[in-house]
Amino acid sequence: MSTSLLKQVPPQPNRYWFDHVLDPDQSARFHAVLTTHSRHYAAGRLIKSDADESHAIYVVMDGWASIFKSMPEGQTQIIDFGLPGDFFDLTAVDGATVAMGLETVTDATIAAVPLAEWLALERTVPQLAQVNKIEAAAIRTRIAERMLRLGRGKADERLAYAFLEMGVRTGAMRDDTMNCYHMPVTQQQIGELMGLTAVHVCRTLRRMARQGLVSTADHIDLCICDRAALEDLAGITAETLAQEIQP
Amino acid sequence: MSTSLLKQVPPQPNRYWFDHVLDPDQSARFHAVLTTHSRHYAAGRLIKSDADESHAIYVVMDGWASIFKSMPEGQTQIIDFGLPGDFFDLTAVDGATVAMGLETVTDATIAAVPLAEWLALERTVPQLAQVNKIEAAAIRTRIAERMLRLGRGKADERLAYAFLEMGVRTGAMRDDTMNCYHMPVTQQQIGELMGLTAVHVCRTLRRMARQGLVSTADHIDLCICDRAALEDLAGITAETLAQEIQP
DNA sequence: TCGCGACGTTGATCAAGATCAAAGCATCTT
DNA sequence: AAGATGCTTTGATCTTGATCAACGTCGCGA
Repeated sequence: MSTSLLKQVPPQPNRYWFDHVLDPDQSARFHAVLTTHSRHYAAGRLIKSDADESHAIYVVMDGWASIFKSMPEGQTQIIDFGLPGDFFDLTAVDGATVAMGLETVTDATIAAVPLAEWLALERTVPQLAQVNKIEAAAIRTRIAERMLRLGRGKADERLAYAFLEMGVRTGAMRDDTMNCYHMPVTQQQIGELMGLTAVHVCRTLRRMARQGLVSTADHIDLCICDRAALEDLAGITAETLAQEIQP
Repeated sequence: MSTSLLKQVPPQPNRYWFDHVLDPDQSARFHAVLTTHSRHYAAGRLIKSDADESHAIYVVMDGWASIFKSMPEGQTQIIDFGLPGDFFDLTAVDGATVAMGLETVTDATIAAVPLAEWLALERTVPQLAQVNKIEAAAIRTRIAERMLRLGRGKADERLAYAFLEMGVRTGAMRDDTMNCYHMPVTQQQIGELMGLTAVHVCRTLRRMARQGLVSTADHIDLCICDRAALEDLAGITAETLAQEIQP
C-alpha cells in the first residue's frame, strides 16, 4: 500500500510543544498549513540572508536552524537556535525586509508560512494567539539570558549557560538523572552563539572537561557530569531556566 | 481655572509613535487606559526586579527606563532602554514571573497596564494588534543588532552603534544636519548596555572624541561630528537602522 | 562656604580572549 | 589505499579590555 505520502505527516501526533496547547482539531488545522509550506533543506543551507525581502513566519519542523546577523566584514553572531517546534518572525519594522538571516544547522525541514496566511490562520485557529504569546515569551526570555552572559560572563560561564539552555530545550534535562544530549553544532557555531572564537571555545571546553564538569563525545554528544557546578558557573539552575523558557 | 487635572493628559496630541498608527478615537481609548495606570517615578527607581511576580505591560510615557538582567554576583546587563512610547512585556513563559527587571533611568512616568486589561483593550482597540506587531518587530530588531555588537564588536564599534541607535530612537537623526541629542545615562549604564566597564567606556569615548568622531557635553549631550566614520565603525548607516527599528 | 557624594578621567598592571599557525583525526571520495 | 575535507586540538604571541587605585569636577545641601 502506498503510505509514502502519509509519511510526510509528523510520525507522532503530539510531537511539538504547541500540540499540547491547541485542541486536537485546531492542532490539525495548524499542521495542515504547516505541511503545505514545509520544505526540506540540507545542513548549512542559507534560507534567508539578512536584508532579504520576506513576509513569512518560519517554523522549524525538524532539525536545527540558526537565526543570525553578520557584520559587514563577515563576523557572524547567532541570535538564536531554532529547534523543532520553534518559529520566528524575522521581519523588521518596515515590514518588508528581514532583520536577521536564517540558515539550517543540520538537515532540516522548515515551513515558511506566508504572513498573510498566518494572519488568516489566527482567525481560524483562535488558540494560535496563545501559542504566539508563549513562543514570544520563550524567545525573549532565553535571548535576555544569553545576552546577560554575552555581555557580562567569562568564557566558561557562557558555555555553561549554553549547555544548560540546550539541555533544557532539547528536553534532555527533564529529570535529574538524564544529563546527556546531542548538540549537533560545531565549536565554531557555539562560538558564534556565545561571542567567542572557535579556538577559545575548544580550550575552555577542554578545561571544563578536565575539571569533570562535562564530557563530550563526537560532534557533539554532551554529558553534563557535574550539574550543580555547571549551574553555579552559569548562574542559573536548569529548573529555573526550564520554568522561564520551556513552553 | 483648575486645569491641573487636565495637565496630566499628554500635552501634544500625537506625542507617541503609536498615535500615528491608531485612528483618533482608538488612540483616545488607548490613552485613557494608559493615563489610568500611569505613575511617576524618580530616577534610578526599581520598578520590577527579575523573578518578581507580574502580569502587566509596562508603557514608558515619559523619561527613560531600562530593562535589565543581573547575574547572582550582581553584574548587570541592560537588555534594552525604554524611551517614551516604548512598551514591554516582561513575563517569562510560566506567565507569572518576570524574566527581566525594570527600572527608571531618569525621572519617568510609566503605565503598568494589567495583562487582563491589555487583552481587553486588544478587543476594543483592534488596531492595537498592529501596534503590538510593530513594537515587537522594533524590539527584536534592535536587540539583534545590539547582540551582534555585543558578541562580535570591539569597544569602539559597540559605542558607535549605541550612539547611532539612540540617535535614531530619540529622533535626533531624522535629517542629515542635526546630529546632537541628549542621552541621559551614565557611562556606567552605557557599559551595562554594551558589555563594557565604565572605565573602558570612558577611555574609548575619549579616544573617539579625540579622533573627532563625537563630542560630549555634560552628562551626556552627544554630538556626532563625523557621522560617516561612526556609521563605518558601527557597520550600519543611520538610515538603514531607522528603516529597521523606527516605527 | 565647606564637605559630601556621584560621575568622569587617567595611570599602571594584569588576565582573558583573539589571532596566527600547525598538526591531529575523523569521515567521505575516488 | 590515498587524498581531500572539515572539525578539533594545541602552542606561541599579541591585543583588548578588566581591575585597582587615585584624583578631578560638578552639583547639592547643611
